[in-house]
Amino acid sequence: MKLKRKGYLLDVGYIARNNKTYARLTIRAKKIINLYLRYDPYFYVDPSYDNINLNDAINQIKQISINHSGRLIKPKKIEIVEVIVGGKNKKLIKIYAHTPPDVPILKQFTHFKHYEFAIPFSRRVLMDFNLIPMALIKYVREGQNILSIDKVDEDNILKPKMFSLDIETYNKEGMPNPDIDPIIMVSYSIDGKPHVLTYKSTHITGASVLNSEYDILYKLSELIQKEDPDLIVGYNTTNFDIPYIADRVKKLGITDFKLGTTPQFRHISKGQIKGLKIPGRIHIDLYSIVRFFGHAGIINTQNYRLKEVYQNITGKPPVKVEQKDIWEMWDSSNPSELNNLVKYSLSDAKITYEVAEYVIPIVQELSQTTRMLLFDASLATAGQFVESLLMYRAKKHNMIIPPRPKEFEIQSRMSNPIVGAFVKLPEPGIYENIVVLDFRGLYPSIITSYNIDPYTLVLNKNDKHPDSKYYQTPTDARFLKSPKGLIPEVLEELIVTRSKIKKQIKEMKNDPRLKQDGSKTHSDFAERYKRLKSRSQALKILSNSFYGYLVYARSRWYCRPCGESVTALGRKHIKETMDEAKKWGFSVLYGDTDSLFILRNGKSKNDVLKFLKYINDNLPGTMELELEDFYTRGVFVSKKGEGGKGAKKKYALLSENGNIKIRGFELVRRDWSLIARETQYKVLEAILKDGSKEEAVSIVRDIINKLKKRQIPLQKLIISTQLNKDPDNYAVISPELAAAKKLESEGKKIKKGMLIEYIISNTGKSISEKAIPLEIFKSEKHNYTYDADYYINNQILPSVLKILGELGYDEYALKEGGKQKGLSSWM
DNA sequence: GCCGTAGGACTACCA
DNA sequence: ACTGGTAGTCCTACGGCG
Repeated sequence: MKLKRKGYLLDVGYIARNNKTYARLTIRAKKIINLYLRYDPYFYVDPSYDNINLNDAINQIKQISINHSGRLIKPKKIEIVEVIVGGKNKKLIKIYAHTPPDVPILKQFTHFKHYEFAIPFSRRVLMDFNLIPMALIKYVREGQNILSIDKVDEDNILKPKMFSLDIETYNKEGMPNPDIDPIIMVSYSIDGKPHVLTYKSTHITGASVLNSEYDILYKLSELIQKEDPDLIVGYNTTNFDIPYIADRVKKLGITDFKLGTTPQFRHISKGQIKGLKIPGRIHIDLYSIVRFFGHAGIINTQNYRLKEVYQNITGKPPVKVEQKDIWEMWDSSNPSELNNLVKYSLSDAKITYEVAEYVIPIVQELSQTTRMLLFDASLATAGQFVESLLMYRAKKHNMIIPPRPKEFEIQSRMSNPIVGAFVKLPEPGIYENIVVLDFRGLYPSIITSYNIDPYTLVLNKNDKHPDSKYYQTPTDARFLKSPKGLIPEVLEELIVTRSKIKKQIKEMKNDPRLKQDGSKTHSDFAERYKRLKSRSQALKILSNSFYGYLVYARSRWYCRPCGESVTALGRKHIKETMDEAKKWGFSVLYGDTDSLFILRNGKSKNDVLKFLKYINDNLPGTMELELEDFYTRGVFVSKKGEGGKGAKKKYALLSENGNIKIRGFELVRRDWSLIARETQYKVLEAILKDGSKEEAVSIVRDIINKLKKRQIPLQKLIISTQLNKDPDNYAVISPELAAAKKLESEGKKIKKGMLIEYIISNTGKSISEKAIPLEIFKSEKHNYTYDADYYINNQILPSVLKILGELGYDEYALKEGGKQKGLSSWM
């Protein structure tokens, strides 16, 4: 009996039965169901690589029969296929296996050049059936759960139902320990409204009061099964909430507890990145995504705590709840304390949900464009996204996917880095009427405009192509103008799609339907707008990752001459533009990679626009120089030592609309204390906005005095630094490491990637000795005081001295209130 | 052994 | 576990001194 059905694709896996392989598609229909599809895994060999005749090779392969723990492993099917290998048409042998684990075994026994022997199963199935994660699939059912695919509707994408989850535990000391510390609250949200399950009486809206920890966990399992969400999301749920819940469930002997469709879950480890897979649903730990977004420049926070991230994304400060220790609030006889804790827990669930609402659509777009399962996408790196996209597009072109490099190859690539971008040395000083111009998407536009690709690269120096057929780069590499390479083709598509989307966003931006809510049509409109925004961000992440992928040592499409050409062309274009700006009568102040800062020198804004047009008329392909902004004033400082040479990558600008743009200064670095960063900001602001040197100086003097009088709150003295290695792997003991070790001796676990917060105290000789973790510093057991001299001499002064130095002040003048000397006459 | 400093280790930034 | 270019802090080894 044949039945036509449909559902959204959530997950892909496989089962092998009777020596046959079935792809398992987990699908969201009314319920979440598993369906099975016949599929034979395969790989390729190229006998011609070793000058072996195809038929001889086939005869050899046919003989293969390996006894592997009692089972005979043989090729299932052998065929000759015509494919493109390294840009050239070739005949290869395609070898099908009975089950996925047979592939590496068969590979081991075929002594030819191998291809595509280590492509993850789910990726392979997605590519071969042209499936799109979360898209609607129409399928035909042919008997018991076996199907064939009828159609994939790429415009019909599931808006997944999310269940956000967060727990609070009761622990008086150190980290929560599931052996002894109970879960006292479970908070969650399904539609943005937060709820909490607990077992102490409270009347706060959204709280359900049950009898025990057992009951709240039981209720949680029940709720999830009743609500049947597609996604379970949380913040750091992989490492904390879910394993903790599992431990408590076991301890309390709750039977039938499940978050997914079965009680088990699996820890996944992809190199550094760890994930947790809940069968039947998609578990997404927002923390991994947020870390990735931080790296990709989508969000910018001082740390990756949930509340900080929430504020950065939404612009809203999280609800302030008085924060005592959780156990204290729980134990308190004052009911308002417990209510505070409930509010805190509710707020966490709400915040988590909102972060998910922002973050998940972007990951969904990344997942769809790169044909990677949503769960995999939530744990992927930039390199994996680009790789997955290229693999899928290569397949579409009948190209063989290049293999991953071997370890020795990776090492050799890494030990041989390429020359990067050009950064102009600025002359320190305070300037007025600055214009910033930059190349829009410089590297992506170079790749597409010069058709840079491993297989358009002309390897043979004596190649007889006439000059007009290729682009010559400053590194003496040549790239064919046609045909278009895979990388430029895919990249250009991303760029073109994104610019169309940006246009639509612009048109929709001021539409009144975005402001009004309520009616269905309006919310559809808002929904569409939000999706376009997410798509744009996803495409931006992808486009910006292509250059990196070309020169990434583990890349399948690694191409050193390509990478070298991209950066060399970048340097060439920026330098030529700088020279041209000088010819037009502007002075070039600074420039980094793709930007140039010029001084108007009395010329009009219109002159700048004319210059811009002239440059753009002479740029190749899709390259484009853009006006970033006009600035009224800007500060460049000298770098430490080296006789007053300008510091690169450090500047502060005031735009004509009053916005301050600051790069590189200590105030943008999280490893400086807040007091130093605030002071530096105020000083820059005073100079840029008010042009007031006196104000700037008095700000500094004031802070120095307050530090001496110990009037600065501890919160502003915290220095937070990340440990990027495991504590044992360090060669030198830095203050943050020393602080971390002090934490360790108090029983805390120290792991790579942790952010260590510490205060410089008066106890000890070296700065490392003086570095006391915040937690320990605060505790009443000790009697620590902060080292005012350190904060004055090593935090405040270094951060403001270079700036005030441009006004003629020196250290003595600031500390003792002496007179300034050699005041420059810019005001 | 003490002192001052060059160079290395390290982090976080810019693009 | 996408790249290279850069500033800056703190540590440590080293050389000079005696």
